[in-house]
Amino acid sequence: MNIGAAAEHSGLPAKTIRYYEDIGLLRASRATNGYRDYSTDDLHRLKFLQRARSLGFTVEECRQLLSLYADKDRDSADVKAIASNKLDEIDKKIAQLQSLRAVLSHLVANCHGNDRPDCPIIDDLAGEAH
Amino acid sequence: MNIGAAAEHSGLPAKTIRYYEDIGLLRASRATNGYRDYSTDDLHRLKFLQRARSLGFTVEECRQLLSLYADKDRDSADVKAIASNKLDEIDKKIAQLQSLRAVLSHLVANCHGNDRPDCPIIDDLAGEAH
DNA sequence: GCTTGAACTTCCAGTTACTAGAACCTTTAT
DNA sequence: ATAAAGGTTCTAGTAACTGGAAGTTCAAGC
Repeated sequence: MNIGAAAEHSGLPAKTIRYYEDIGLLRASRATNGYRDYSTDDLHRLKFLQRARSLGFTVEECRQLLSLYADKDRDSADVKAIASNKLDEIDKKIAQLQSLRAVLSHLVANCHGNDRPDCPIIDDLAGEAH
Repeated sequence: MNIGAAAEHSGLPAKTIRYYEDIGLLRASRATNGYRDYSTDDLHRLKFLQRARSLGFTVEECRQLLSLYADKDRDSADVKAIASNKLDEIDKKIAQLQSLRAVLSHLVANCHGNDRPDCPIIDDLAGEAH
């Protein structure tokens, strides 16, 4: 299967698939014409990558997950550790964004948003506490 | 004032200040020895940048905000527009992360995390719906 | 006056995960 | 035969820094 079809089936752009090959995430065999040729197993790996990435795992984490995926004797604890870590990171990120949101929404709510120059948002950025 | 002191007062690393100069966010005058020399106004701008960045504004947004900061005849509506936009982005990001979090925490909760190989996290990534 | 170390200078490379585009080759359809 | 579609490689650009190298300049101590 050519890269275009593999892209379609996996939901990853062809460019991205080539990139993943570049960084050694997976290698496809080549047909006689030099085109990449994807097997059913390759397709599974591509879909696996697509799902893992969309869940927020980094490419390096995907590399680990792929190798755990390939290892039929893995400990589920190893997988869980990676996922739990990611969960913690997501929680931290959410908390951070929520605190940003609170500050920013307070500022926005207090700005008249008219054609006059006085603006509590600018004042706050300038360090002029009200 | 030298860049080291400016860094200390603004809370921005010296490297970052030089970078901001590189991309034209602000320019400092030079002393006779070639060292950058920061005025009180420069310091205000640096602190302004530090606050705006920590609120999640991109460098390009900071550029706009800085120019509105400098413009005493600005319309507060222009500032509010940028901030409201950012608020929307933050909201979208939070929603996205929360939905990720839901999926991931479900997977983590269902994985035994022991020394056995069966793992619902891997199964899900592999597309094997339970 | 000399030396040492900190702080300054510039410039280049690396980070993350792609994405755009150029130049070229192969396949498929008309 | 030719044109469009899809494949190939390679380079460079994105965001916002950060690290490090190689080379001044300054301040302090002897």
